[in-house]
Amino acid sequence: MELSAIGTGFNYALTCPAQSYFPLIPSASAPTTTTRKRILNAPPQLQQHHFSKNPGMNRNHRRQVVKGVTRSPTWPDKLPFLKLEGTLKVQDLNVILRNFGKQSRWNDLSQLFDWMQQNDKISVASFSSCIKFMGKSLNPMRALEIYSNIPDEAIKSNVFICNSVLSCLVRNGKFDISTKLFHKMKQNGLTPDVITYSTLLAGCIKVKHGYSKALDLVQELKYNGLQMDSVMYGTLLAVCASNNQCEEAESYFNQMKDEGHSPNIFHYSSLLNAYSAVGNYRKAEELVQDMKSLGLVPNKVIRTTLLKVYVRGGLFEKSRELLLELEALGYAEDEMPYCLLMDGLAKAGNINEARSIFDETKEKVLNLELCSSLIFYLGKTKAHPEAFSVYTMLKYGKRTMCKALHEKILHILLSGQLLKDAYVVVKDNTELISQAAIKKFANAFMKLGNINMINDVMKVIHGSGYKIDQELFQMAISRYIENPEKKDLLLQLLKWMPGQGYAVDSSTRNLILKNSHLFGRQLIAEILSRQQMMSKALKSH
DNA sequence: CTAGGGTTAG
Repeated sequence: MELSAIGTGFNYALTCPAQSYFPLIPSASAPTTTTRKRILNAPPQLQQHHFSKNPGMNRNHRRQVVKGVTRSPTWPDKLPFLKLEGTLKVQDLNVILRNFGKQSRWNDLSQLFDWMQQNDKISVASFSSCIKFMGKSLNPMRALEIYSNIPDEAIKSNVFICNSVLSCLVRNGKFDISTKLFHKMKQNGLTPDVITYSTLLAGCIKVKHGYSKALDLVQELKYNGLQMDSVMYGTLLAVCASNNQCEEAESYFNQMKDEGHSPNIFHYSSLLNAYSAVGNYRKAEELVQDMKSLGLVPNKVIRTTLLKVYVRGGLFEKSRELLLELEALGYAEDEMPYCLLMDGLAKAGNINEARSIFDETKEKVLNLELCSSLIFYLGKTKAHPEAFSVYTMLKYGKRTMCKALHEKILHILLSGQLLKDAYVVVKDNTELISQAAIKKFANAFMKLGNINMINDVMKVIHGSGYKIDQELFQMAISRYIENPEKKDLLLQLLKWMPGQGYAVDSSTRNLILKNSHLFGRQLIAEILSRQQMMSKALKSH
């Protein structure tokens, strides 16, 4: 997405009518630029009443019509009628617009908005609502387009509209674009308010160097004579927590209280989260106490975060106690707390304890999500056989497994060098496993797998459509040369190759010839010449 | 009428 596109829209929109993607009434002509300018330039109170040509239309009746249009499956049919009758005011249409948005009816919303634009039934609120919902429907491009097609500079600098555009960008991970647009908006006359800054601040949570960017915004806000509010503090705390600014989080928390804002559960949660990064359990406990004393009840997130603090701090006794508490409260229905604890234990080198957590967990909750997660954690904690046992448990439980799980377990088995199990997984799921994973498996198997199964592996991976490369053949053949008692297997492999279109390359052939006394010179020579003939025959075609 | 936030976890 290019910011320059936004710039061109400023001028473009002055000469071209706004585009409509779903023209509802082909005959309806787009409003002239001058009409639209007049309307959009009108002071807010005028905009509200501009269209009420039938001011006598009773409020209840309008409310009914709004309901009817919202509910009607063929609602666009009613629009021409509504226009002629002047039944609905702009604010009524805005209500419908918001209803569509609330119900995630993005197409309906888009159609209605286009119609409103074409029929001059539009206000600042229509724009800000519409843009907001474009952000929710993950369509920031469309929002930007709507914004850039606004013909009037004054409307374009309206703080509600600007805030909704910026929010839409931030929400969709376009922080950089939102920052650039913000500067442009200011140049074009926007006077930002607390909400503008708060919106941008939220973008700092998931962004690189978010903390320093957040500080810049806060500084600018203060320079403009604005004051931080409770929402902004909450966002700022979240920024601190996600940027490991523990002390700063603490100081903002106190500052916020000093300024008379009382923290809610989210403020506490963010600060606690900041503590968890450093495993400062004393402060964390103190904070939870403080929270309780204000009458706030620690919820699932608070308790789980506290668990994280204990785990990070290596306090496994306390962790286990808290886990029991979480269970008792019904806060442990997902695998997260177990995984947290297992993970911490494993990192601390306490694998046995981690395994016992796993065993307990297995007894309590057994769902796909959990198993998948457990497999992941067990793999990570080098408990590869346990990971595989969860996998087989799932498989024989006749559960529908997600495709990715097979490949996931394959990687785990490979890193645990459980090659025989890996072979079974590949064999049973060839079509679900990527070429890259097959290659990784094949290489590992040729290097260290059971020599008696090398040929079977070759056949299986070939059968899966994988093109076996020379490196792999060389690895296999080297294994056989190191183990001359397996000469039958070598001969079998060499005989199998030409039938599938494979032939050894010259370096491998030399390797075999050099060691041919181990396998029978005559036989080897015959097989190799057959391979060469095949290979030549293939090339000549 | 309309615009802003947030917590755990790969």
